[in-house]
Amino acid sequence: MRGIEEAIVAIERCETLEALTCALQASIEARGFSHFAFIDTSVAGADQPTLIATVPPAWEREYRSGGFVHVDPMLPVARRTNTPFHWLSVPLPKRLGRKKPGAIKTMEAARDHGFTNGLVIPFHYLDDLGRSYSSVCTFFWKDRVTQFVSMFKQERLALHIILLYWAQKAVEIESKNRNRPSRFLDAEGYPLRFVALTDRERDVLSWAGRGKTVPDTADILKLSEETIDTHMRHAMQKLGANNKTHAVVKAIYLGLIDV
Amino acid sequence: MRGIEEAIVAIERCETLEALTCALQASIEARGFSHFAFIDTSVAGADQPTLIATVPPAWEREYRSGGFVHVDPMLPVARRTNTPFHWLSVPLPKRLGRKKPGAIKTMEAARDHGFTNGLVIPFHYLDDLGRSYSSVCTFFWKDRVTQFVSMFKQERLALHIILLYWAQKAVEIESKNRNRPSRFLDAEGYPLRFVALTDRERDVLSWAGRGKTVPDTADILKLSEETIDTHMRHAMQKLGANNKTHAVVKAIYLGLIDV
DNA sequence: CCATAACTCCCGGATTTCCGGGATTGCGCG
DNA sequence: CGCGCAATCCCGGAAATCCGGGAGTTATGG
Repeated sequence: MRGIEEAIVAIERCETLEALTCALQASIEARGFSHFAFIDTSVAGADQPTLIATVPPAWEREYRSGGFVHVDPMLPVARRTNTPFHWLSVPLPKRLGRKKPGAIKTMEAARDHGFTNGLVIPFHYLDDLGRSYSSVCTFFWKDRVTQFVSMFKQERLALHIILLYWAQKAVEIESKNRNRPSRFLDAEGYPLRFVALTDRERDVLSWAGRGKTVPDTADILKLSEETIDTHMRHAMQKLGANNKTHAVVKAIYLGLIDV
Repeated sequence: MRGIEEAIVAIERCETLEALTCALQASIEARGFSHFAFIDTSVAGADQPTLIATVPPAWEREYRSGGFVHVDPMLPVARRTNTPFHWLSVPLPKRLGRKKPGAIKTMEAARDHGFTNGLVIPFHYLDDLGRSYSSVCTFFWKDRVTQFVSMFKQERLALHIILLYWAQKAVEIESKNRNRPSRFLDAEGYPLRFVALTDRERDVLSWAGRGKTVPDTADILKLSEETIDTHMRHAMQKLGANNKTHAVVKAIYLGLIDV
């Protein structure tokens, strides 16, 4: 756990992404890692992810051009956890048929570049507009796996806390340059924060989330179909949703309904 | 930075929220704090905020019944920051008219209970659905302010990281209690455990969750509408879903897609 | 007591989904 | 080398949705 304070002070002094990259590289080399790769995974469908890395350019190029950001099995895990984990702890999907899932291709490609395991540190952050960021930083080490695991136990906390401050700084610098989208927008295009749905609107959305159609819900709630339709339209409007599915998804993510 | 490992190991051993509360209390007492208060601030309008605290019951009761969660000046700050801060660093609103702002009332009430300053640790984390939570944990210390500030500098990193693991564990315990996956049934009526979707099926579901129609998705993925339709139908079948909305919701709850 | 908002119900037409059938290609394992 | 499956594409009709209008009733708080 040595050198954390110094590393963080160094990070907070950085003004550019390049300086930041160097600072982190120095920190991780002191801990026996060879490379790192930072990916912003906030927008799951985005084609051009923010990727800051010191991995070999060939690997970075293949990762980008192969569209691995859409199938990398580590990213969904990182989007649902808050603490570090390593590659070997993530079960790969079963091979259904004869075709290789993208997740498996990704891991095989990584192995081809010499990376058999990685320490993944997820990071979640809100900016001053309430926009949600999720990022992941993977640390690579080319040595033996057993050695890796012992290193993981010793250093994951130190790396975790250093990375928290590093990622925050990276996002600050990045957001100064770029206007990034928010995951959920209202009808006017502003980030959705607090939406007040009425009791009935939540009822109707919940039943929709359980797979019920408007006629179904009308029957369940003993109301006319038109009423259900009206509630749904109001809810969609408030949530800035394009359709029923969108409205239900937004309501779930905003914690407005439970299904 | 002493004792972090031990604290985190203790936290990760906890099985209940009560045990978790005790573990955190022990950790902070070792650092000179007397109480803590954890508040989930994700849904600003919620009347019943999640509040886990070891503060005196009288203070907790007054905080709840007084509706302080709606006016507590620390909460908006916590929703926009990612690093620890303390009460004295937050400027209070000026008194405009005759009426005391709720923010001032909150702080006066805290003082009446003996709390003149607090170390506030904001943190943002995701649950197993990928939903974003903003929470705040305030640590109290009854000693002199000068001593408090020096403690703040020494211990904020340690407390920050301990809390992250604490929150992760809290989320895990919560979702285990809800026992979500078994609530979804497959087409034959058996509990859905694991559904294997293909890469394309997941793509199509994800875009549906982002509010895209079949024509939209066809355009995005450069495929024909019929193909999108076919993938969607296969996905609905595998998930035992009644319609698109149902399929997307199930896929989200099963952790199969990211929106 | 009046304004506001929630809740309820109605019409009609355009669009989208749902679902029953298909079909072809390409892949990789046994 | 065939089997099974992912992935692509096609048709047509019934059902549900989306969205533009409305309009009446009930509660509630200032």
